[in-house]
Amino acid sequence: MSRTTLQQIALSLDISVTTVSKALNSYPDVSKKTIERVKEAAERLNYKPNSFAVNLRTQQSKTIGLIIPEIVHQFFSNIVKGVTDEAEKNGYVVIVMQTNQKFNREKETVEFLINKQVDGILIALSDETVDYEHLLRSQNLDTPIVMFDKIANTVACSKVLIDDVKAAYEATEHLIKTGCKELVHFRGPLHSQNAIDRLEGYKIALLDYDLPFKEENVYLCEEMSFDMGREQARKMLDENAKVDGMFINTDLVAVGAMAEIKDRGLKIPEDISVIGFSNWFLSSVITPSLTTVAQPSFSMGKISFNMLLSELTNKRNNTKVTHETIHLPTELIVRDSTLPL
Amino acid sequence: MSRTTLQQIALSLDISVTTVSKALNSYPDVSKKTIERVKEAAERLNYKPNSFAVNLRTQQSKTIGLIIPEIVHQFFSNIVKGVTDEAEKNGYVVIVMQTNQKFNREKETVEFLINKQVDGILIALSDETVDYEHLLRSQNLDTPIVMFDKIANTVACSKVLIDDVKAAYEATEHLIKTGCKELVHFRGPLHSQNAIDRLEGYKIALLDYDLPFKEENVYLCEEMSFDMGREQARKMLDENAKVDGMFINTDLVAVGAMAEIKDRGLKIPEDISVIGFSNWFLSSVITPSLTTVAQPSFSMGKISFNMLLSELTNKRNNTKVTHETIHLPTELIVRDSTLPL
DNA sequence: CTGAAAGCGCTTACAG
DNA sequence: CTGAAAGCGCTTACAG
Repeated sequence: MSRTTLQQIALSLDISVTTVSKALNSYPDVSKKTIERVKEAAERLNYKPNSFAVNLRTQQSKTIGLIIPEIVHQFFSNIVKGVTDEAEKNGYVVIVMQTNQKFNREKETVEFLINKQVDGILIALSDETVDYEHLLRSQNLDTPIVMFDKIANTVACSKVLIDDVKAAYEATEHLIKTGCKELVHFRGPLHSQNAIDRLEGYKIALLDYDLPFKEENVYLCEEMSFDMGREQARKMLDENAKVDGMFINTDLVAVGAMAEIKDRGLKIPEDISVIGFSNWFLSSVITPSLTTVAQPSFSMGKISFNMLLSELTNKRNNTKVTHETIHLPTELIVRDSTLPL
Repeated sequence: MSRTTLQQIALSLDISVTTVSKALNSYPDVSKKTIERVKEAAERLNYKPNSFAVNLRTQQSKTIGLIIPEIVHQFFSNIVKGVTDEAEKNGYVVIVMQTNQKFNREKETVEFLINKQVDGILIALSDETVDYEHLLRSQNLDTPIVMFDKIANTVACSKVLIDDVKAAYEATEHLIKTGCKELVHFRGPLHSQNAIDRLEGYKIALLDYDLPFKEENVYLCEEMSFDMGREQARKMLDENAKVDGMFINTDLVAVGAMAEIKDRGLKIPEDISVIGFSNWFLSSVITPSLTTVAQPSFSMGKISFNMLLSELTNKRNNTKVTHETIHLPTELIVRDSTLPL
């Protein structure tokens, strides 16, 4: 069974391919009657446009690329879901690619998508990325970029993110208000803007509440893993016996830290309060359940797609393309790993 | 900046487009020297083939569709990772689509991918699917299908799965060997082949160990969720006070059931032993940690892609296409939710 | 309102 | 070894 072509419809109705094409696309200069006949025939013959030919002719693919660090991660898989849902509604296809947090893979991936002639790219940067040449190249080649979650401040493009400083501030403030005095922060990778901003929020909160900021109370987690959380908690517990509150970048790391704390026979939250970040499903079912910061993922995906779409539309209509930055709201979810207010 | 075309390379070297094309594809009837010159020029001009044109000409897209019930699920996101990793190595692009376990969406999705002219489709069926018309249609239109994990026995195609009967048997057997007498099974949806086979394994194990199979000890979970697990556990605890062992289809459901059991003041595993299925990360960090069945996901994705790829290759070479069914090994991971042997 | 013709960028059967 | 030509299936500027 081979596909029906415009040619075949034209033949069957004894009119030209041109007219068939115009009729199917409802051009105004085709008679109502012809449009009707053509559409009926197309239906009957189960005609589906050959997208390769359409792409080649129109020079657009109705395909976008989505680049994320890692799909096996609830936050990002939710992003994927938001993006693909929205894309589908608008007749777009999404190619999902992962960098595994490697800068080199990120460069290759962008290159690959450009070669595949996607109409635009949605990207959350890898934590290693400090050079943005590949993104500028994409923009120069007329493939617009929208960044979400893991962004670079210096690249001129639309961005969708949360207010990490504010979210971290609120988490730290909650620890302080529930009585914690010696606050530790487990920070994320050095180049991650999220990590930088969350550390900043932690600092500002300490300052506002007249608590000293101590460099040695900030622990670096190069990767967001259970093991890393456990390891740094081990180090922390060996070094500082006074810690009574922890604000930890990412729930997964927090869960690792909690395991170590519990293994040492310390009580959460009585001895040490813990707040995570992301509100993974995980955090609601571990013992004790984890107080954390919920961040929108599904809607971040949807909104990111729509920003890219409007940019593509404007480009096609030669309307001026402007860049926007949207901050989505976060929420502190209070559970059992922190003391009552 | 617009893209370099074959035309431009030809012009710059004063040879024909034909020769350029052949040279780039290393046809044997082009001189070494020409090949060299052409490749050098292509490199210099940063030539990238226009994939739309190539697709249109060669009638293949080097794109496959991947259909899964739900991406926000560790098992499936791992599958996606396995598939995309392997696809990329082979120059293929993957379009990921979700059915959200809806049969109608599954039909639409298959239709969509056929229209997009993917070379083949990888699919895990929705739990609602009982009619396979859409899959046969895809095969008739020359778009091969490979099924994984959630399959239909009656469709003739290659399949990649685990031996659910055996895996369930081993889990149930472990409960029996650790001393459980009154065994309950939480089964999955009625039409899910996985669920059917796991129930079967549970039954056979009971039989082999001379324990009675009781219809009322099988609880139906229409969906695999935390809430469903809690709800059915509630029902079970109200109805049957003697239960001392549970084999639960899917970790997530098991975690919900455990929450209910703990809320009732019962001890796991002292009062009731629990075994889940899937080995989510989650199971290793809850309290008590959950004994479960590990099933390969990443490698299932890789293998599924490779089976589809070889089918596509055979098709192109007019080699006979044969269907295979591959069973991947599972492993019982013993943790703290079951008694020692 | 309809249609002949050009062309998007490639590949390949064929001729020389 | 090289190249002229046809053609994949569509869209669109142009003529009538």
